[in-house]
Amino acid sequence: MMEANARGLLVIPALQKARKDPDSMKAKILSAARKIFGQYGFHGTTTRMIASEVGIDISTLHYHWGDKADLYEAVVLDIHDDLRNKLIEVESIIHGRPLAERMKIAIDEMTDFLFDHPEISNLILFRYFGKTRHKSALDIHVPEYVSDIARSMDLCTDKRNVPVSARMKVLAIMNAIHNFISGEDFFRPMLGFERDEYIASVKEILKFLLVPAFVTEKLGVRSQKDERSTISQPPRLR
Amino acid sequence: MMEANARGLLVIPALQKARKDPDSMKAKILSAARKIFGQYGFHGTTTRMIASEVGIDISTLHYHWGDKADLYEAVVLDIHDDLRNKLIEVESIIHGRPLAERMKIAIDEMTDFLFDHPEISNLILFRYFGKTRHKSALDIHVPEYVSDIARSMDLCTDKRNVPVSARMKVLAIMNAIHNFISGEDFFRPMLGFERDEYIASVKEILKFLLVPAFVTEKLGVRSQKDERSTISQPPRLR
DNA sequence: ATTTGCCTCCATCATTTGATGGATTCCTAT
DNA sequence: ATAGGAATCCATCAAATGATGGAGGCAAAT
Repeated sequence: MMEANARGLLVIPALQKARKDPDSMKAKILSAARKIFGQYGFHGTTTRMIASEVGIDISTLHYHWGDKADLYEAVVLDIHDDLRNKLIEVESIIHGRPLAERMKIAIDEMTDFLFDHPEISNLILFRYFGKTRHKSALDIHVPEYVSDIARSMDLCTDKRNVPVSARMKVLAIMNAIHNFISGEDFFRPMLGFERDEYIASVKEILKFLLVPAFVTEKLGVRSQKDERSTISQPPRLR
Repeated sequence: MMEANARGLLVIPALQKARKDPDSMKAKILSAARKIFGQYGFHGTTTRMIASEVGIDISTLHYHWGDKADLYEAVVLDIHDDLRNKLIEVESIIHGRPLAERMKIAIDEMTDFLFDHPEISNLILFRYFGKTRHKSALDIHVPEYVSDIARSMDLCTDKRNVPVSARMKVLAIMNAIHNFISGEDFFRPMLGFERDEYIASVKEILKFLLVPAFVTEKLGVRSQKDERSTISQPPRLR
């Protein structure tokens, strides 16, 4: 069910077809699967839920996507593709601008994008924080695009060797965004916000929280007590 | 299965007993349930997995805790109790100190505590980001202790009326910590860290990221473009 | 020794769930 | 018109899963 293309990236043939024709049954099922898996996670989702969301029989689902785990892997691959494309787009927008501006634009762009596709945040967090009972052959190369972001944020002098501290910073930033997207159903009622107010507040809080750390670091404005602002070199880098 | 005590807090009789005698079968089951539910989530966990972890029959589990959803609610209540107690302890430690110091101590304390009890972070994130297919009568009062933290961090002038922006900041901070705890299995191999190195790095990154925002805000060091550092008043507060 | 109450396990159920075979329908090329 | 293939659904299965009844065991009280 899974192959590797010329660039060594994982490829699922059925996924290619679904992306080529968004009206195809494959694409409809994939879209429904993204939604339901994103809401309930792998074990919380039944193939019947997905089939019923599309309005088809489960056997049709299996016909197009194989078994449940295959479909789930296709979904994960699919959302990572979307995310990677968006990151590339954002990178091209912010390229060359000063750091604070770069961060603010990136936060606005990524927040809007993810609020439009909340299942991306949901599924990524599910993968980070939960275990599944089946072993997945899937190994999305998170480290790689985390390093890419670190480079584009100018967090590292040596472009080929992104320090661990920089990658951790990127993880923290990405997670902070995902949290507010994924947690909307929980946080928004708790805060008494309407949706658009919530989105605006998320952007503001993220900027409030994330920008100062990097900007003051760059300016060297930190207080004397904070001299250890970067982490000592990691024992090994892979 | 659930009652309310004199202070209006939810109470499960069986949970009281389990806490009173940590060697009891009730306590053993609760502990195993925390672990397994924390790893696999509600739907990813089977009662047989928990029973087998304890080394007992599933009927014994049901005898002590009722059905699966009851046990899950007891677990959620239990970890929230632990978390609340720790927060109270931390509050008493940092009381009266300057802001930056308060934050650093709180981050160190909470990080150590949660790395010792990762299922707390796991379960809290599961509740924030995932849906279950059963309706829960459980309504842990997250807003309340979020407001408590905001007060103890001195994020609000009016102690009775914690602004929404302050509560969002607290959410962002708490989530940032939980993320690195829950995501250890995913992030640590990716970064090539040993466990103790990872923990140390998490603390450093959290301080790097979180402290400057609040300290520079307090000092009024922010650049002119950032005058809107607080969010407009919420439409309604509950 | 017997009773009593608590605890545990074995055997068993009913339902849910992932999965498939095979019949049927629909479309297209000939 | 029809042969062939693709797509869909119905019926059904086997395994997993949540749940329970009842027998047995054990310790303390009588």
